Amino acid sequence: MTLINENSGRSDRTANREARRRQLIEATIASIAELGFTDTTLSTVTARAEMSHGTINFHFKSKDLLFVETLKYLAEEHRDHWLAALEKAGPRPDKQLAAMIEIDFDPVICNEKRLAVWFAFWGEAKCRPAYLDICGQIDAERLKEIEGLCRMINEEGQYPHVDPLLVAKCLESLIDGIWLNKLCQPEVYRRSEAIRMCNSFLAGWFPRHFPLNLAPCSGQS
Amino acid sequence: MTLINENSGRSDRTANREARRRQLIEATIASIAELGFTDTTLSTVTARAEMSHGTINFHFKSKDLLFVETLKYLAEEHRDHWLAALEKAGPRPDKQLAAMIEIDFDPVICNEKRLAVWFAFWGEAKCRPAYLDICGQIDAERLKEIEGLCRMINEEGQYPHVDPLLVAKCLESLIDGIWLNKLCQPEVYRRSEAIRMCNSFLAGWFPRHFPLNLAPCSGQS
Amino acid sequence: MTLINENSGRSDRTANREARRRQLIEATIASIAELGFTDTTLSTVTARAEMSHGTINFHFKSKDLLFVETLKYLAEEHRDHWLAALEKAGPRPDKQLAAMIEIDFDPVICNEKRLAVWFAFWGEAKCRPAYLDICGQIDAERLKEIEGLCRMINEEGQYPHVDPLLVAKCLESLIDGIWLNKLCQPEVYRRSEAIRMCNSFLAGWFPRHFPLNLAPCSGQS
Amino acid sequence: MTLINENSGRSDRTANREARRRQLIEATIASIAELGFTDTTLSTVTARAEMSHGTINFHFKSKDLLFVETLKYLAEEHRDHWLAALEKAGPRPDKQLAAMIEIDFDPVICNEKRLAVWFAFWGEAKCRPAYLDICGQIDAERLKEIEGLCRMINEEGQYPHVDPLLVAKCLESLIDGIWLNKLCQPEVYRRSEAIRMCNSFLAGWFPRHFPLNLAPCSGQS
DNA sequence: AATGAATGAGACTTCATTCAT
DNA sequence: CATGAATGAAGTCTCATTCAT
Repeated sequence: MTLINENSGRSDRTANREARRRQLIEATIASIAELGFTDTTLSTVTARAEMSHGTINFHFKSKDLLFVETLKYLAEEHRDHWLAALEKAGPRPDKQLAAMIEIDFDPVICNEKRLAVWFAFWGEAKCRPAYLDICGQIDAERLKEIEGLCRMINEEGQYPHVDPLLVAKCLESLIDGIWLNKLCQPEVYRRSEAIRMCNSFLAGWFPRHFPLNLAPCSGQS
Repeated sequence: MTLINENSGRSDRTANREARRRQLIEATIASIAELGFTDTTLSTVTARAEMSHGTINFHFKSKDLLFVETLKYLAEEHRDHWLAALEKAGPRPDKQLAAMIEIDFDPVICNEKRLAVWFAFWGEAKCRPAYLDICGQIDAERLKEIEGLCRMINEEGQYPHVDPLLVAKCLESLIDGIWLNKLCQPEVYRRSEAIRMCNSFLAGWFPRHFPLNLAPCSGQS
Repeated sequence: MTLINENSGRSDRTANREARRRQLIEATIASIAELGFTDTTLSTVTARAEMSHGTINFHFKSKDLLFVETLKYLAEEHRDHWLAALEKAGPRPDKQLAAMIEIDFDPVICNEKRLAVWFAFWGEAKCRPAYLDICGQIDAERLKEIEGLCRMINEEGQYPHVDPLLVAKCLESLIDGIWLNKLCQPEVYRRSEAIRMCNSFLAGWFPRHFPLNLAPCSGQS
Repeated sequence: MTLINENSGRSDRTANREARRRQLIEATIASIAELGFTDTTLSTVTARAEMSHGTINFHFKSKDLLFVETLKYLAEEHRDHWLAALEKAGPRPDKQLAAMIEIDFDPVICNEKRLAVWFAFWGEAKCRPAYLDICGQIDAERLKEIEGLCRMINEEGQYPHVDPLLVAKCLESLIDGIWLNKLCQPEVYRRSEAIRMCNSFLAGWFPRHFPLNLAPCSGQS
């Protein structure tokens, strides 16, 4: 499981340490996805990581900190992906926006496991300032990015009456809402359908950049 | 301790019993909103209901059932409100749709307490079939209603290229997403702003029924 | 075990509650005496009280509080006894002082179990302000009482060069020291020997009130 | 990390080893004094010794043995000091006795740290035969020495009715008791006061060798 | 119907000890 | 010799549930 550089001295241990932490975080995600926040205990986590009981308190100071680190891990994972997607999308803002949307429904980010865990954290966020902070930061950064893209598309297309910030907020909310519905009914809100929803929404604002897909719904999965 | 009308008949008792249950459910909502799902115990509930420790297992068979009943209570409360709003809105479908949106951001339904509890339940829903069922039923009913309204508006306005089901799903998702953002940043996603977001979204599809609000943002809070 | 007034309503429960607390405190004393502070756990206590595991956290909020209550119990027990002894000793100060000394080596107060527990607490006192407070209060009260008695004896006997406070401090220290030696070598520092030590000490200061016991040591146990 | 003289022979290693043990023992004393027996862990010890976690099980076979060695260290330290004091005091028994008392309140032996640790051990002694043994041996040796001195003083002064063993036991107990009171109220039982207490006690038995100090208490701290 | 004492399973955490490096 | 990651037993405490009153 753990890939350790065999011929290294000190970095060996450090690498091992990081690997352990990752292992535990992934096990935490698996446990929350499977059992929910309430029924996730240190035992359910260590069992999935195939590690001993006390290890968690060794690598993370407490259960709370493990959860905070897990949320950070999720948030960074998401951020890394959309930053990479932006870079890969080329210079045009509409392509970049489309890329961000695609990433948000990419199975790497938006699978049943990840969704369950995201909502588990949101469900606890209201009374956990630490969670709220992490979510707030990541959200603000993303919103700013989307708003910037909308502004550029708007200027390019000379669309009248468009408030880029409003569009950005709507788009983010729409995506979040689709995530929620996908959480509860994954077979209805599939990837292609979700992307079609976002595109048809953008078509209302930026019709020349995001033309309506008139094709029938078949083959949308 | 409890003052009960001694010469009461059976209906009184039943009424009393119902009142107790409501009291406990409201206390559950208060506790979840304040402490989150994880830290809500039967004690935090009974303390808020100003009742004794053991009472809860008398009125509800178990903690799990109390939670299920609480979710049902929330769901019915929501349903009752939008049904009433529909009735009050008169016959025109666009007015009815607007009324449903308004209700979704009405402080009675969409306040910090309620939101926190809704997301707490959603956070646990993935691994609790009972929760998923309740949410699924209510969602389906609502989606069908909205889809019907969209269909009528669509026919009335003879809008081309509009898929009523798609619009309905987008609208629901948008509302859910705004709820989530409101949960985390209540001061940014205020009532008027939320409604403006929904209206500007509908304006993209049904421009003659939902004209764009071009007024500046002042006084929208 | 528990004596409950059968024909009482509320006082029944209260009495029961108090009885349980006492039971647990006595079990704590027994456990500390037998196993020491370090090896006394909530389990060793509840086992001796023949009660269930969680009871302690019900009657006492925590292990720390149980220990504090135990120390208070010991301190009050001691205080009650010497107060009673004073009353019983009559009006003469020398008789009262003798009575206090006797009580300090009475098997009810000064048995192997009690001694072990007293020193267990003293051993932890330095870094537990709560323990230090309790010990400090009880000590101050006792020292004041002894000093008063010494002062009266001194005036009565017109002894020259006697500082009542110094004598009181010496006497208390002597008693404490005998306790410590009795802890480690109970068969050497028996009751009669301990009292003889105190008396011979007082004989140095108040020879006419406390005449030297010239009898041989035989039969001192 | 540790700078060791590379080209050292065997004796150096042994010395180093001994130094490590001492370091750990002193750290143990520091930890017990600061945190008490209960809260002293191998980690609190190694932290104070600025050594790594696992080292302790290398130099001492177990935690229990570390504690035993610590107690031995304390006991030998005490013994070494009073033996040295005796030698330094010259031939006269009263001077020797006075020297032993002085040493018992010398800051090297009788400081807050040492006292706390002594009583921590006594607090556990009752149920640790190993502790009891060590204390017993050292006490017996000391008591015999003091008894011998008292006997000599007695013969020298031709005091009537004095039982040297009784006086020795009283003196030891008095000193122990003052230690206990000093532990709890160090500012009240200062060095000079403690010595005055012992002297005034001896004055009752050996008035010509230990004349009463009639000077006022000022400047005694 | 209501109370609250009691239970005991199980959660989190600590920590002495082991052992590969 | 020394390090520190890993283990797992055991400790404290919480809490849903039961039940006598």
